[in-house]
Amino acid sequence: MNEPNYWLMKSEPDAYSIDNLKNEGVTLWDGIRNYQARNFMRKMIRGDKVFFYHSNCKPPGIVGLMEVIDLNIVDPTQFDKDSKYFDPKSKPENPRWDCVKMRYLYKSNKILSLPELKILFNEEDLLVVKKGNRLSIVPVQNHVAKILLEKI
DNA sequence: GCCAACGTTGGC
DNA sequence: GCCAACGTTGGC
Repeated sequence: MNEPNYWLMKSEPDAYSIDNLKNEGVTLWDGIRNYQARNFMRKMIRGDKVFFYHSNCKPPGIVGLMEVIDLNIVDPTQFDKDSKYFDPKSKPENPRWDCVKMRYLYKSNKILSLPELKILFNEEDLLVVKKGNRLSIVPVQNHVAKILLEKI
């Protein structure tokens, strides 16, 4: 049995929050339109643990934990003309974007805010503390994950 | 609202 | 392939 990998995924709570996930239990993490973020998703395996990060809110920070339960799903929003994630360059015979399915695990009682994260970690340890970091999905090193799990 | 840090696009 | 212009993210 392999140890799980750890990741961090951002979402604006106005668009999709930890409470939405808690209510639904399971969600498709679609709408990713950044190649680097997509490629990280492709490296995920079932059982990987993911820290849920609320971005563009006050305060930004880690609010809970979820788990990867399904992989390599073609992102349906790329073919949906009514979706803000519609991609006219993506063809059904050769889809450009895919996504993973997530399951709710845990919501923290208290947000682990970005200022707190900046005190705990440097940029190499946790990419999300890097100034101007725009990646919506980043890997989390094991020793970092261990500390985060104690804090949330 | 400002701006830093990128990613993307398109002319050449 | 270079690079300037433009767009987006997201903290502050």
